[in-house]
Amino acid sequence: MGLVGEASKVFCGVFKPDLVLWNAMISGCGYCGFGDKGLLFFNEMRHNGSIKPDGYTFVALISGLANSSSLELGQGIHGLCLKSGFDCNDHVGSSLVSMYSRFSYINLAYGVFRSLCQPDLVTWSALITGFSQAGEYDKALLFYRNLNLTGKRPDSVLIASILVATAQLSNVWSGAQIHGYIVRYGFESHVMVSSSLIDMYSKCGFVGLGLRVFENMPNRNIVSYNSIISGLGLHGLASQAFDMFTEVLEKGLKPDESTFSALLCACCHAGLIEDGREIFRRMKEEFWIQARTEHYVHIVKLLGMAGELDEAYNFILSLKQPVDSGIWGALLSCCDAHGDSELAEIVAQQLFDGEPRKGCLQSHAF
DNA sequence: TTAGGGTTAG
Repeated sequence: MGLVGEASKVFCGVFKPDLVLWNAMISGCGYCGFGDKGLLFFNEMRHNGSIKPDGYTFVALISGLANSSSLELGQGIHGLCLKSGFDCNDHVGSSLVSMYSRFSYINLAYGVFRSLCQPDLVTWSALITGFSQAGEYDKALLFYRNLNLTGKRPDSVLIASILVATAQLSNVWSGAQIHGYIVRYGFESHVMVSSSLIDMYSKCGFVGLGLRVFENMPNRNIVSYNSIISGLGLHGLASQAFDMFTEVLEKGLKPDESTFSALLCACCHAGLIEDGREIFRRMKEEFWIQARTEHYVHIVKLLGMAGELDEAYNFILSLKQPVDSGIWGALLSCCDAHGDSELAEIVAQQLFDGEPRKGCLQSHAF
């Protein structure tokens, strides 16, 4: 239930916790996003007595490591797995594959994968998703085909994940083949699968097909709505995107950060400055959602692309927080588009004062 | 009684 503080109070009241209790505690920490706390419990367990960690313990530790953890820490835990002989365990293996993927060390992930005698569907998924997250979409598709050759049947989690790769490649041919598989094996009723399918069709330029998938869904959640709103917006169909937003509210669903990102993006593509301002205001005041970098980027682009460069500049200066370089980058693109080299110089200076994002400046001509 | 992979935000 996310009450890790309460859980640890109960745990600390137990006289001699057994291995299962230690594992439950460590896993609970990771589940709630406190992987570092889990590590403290793990160290306590090792120094406290005679209890030895097992596969559950390592899975809990590894899956609890956040993106922000260091690779060295992950490798240290991997080393302990090897020493304890749990590296061949399927669950431990797939969490290691996934961990290295999250750190963007896909070669290390592949190394672990190859060391396993009989990788199961989940381990294959971890690897395929890893390639996709590393931007190696072709490899993700290649390994997806290899998996199919082994006779294993992709499940809903893997399908949702592989559709991301086909979407990024704009490979509607593969996407449609996977759609066929979805229909044959009855995965259409899975919200996650259909939401991913909508996104794939939209990103491949077929928002009409995405809409058809959306309309045929028996159940929809906020992610499904976000997918279709974003797809409509990308194709310049802002008014339909806003109609969908109305439907979200009528259905009693709770819009989230992504919903507003998608709506703001729709405004950008359609050049709707006033609607953009209004939805940005409602996001904060009516729905109590704090604006994030991507929201600011959209507002800056909205103003900037309409030629309101000074207003966009003042908008950024008015932010009462450290400004992400992506926001300055957005304004820089707009300066480029409007040939305002004077403001571009000032913006570039601001970028250098902060930490310019890698590759951000190379794409702009002064 | 404790475990692994996951969809939307261009």
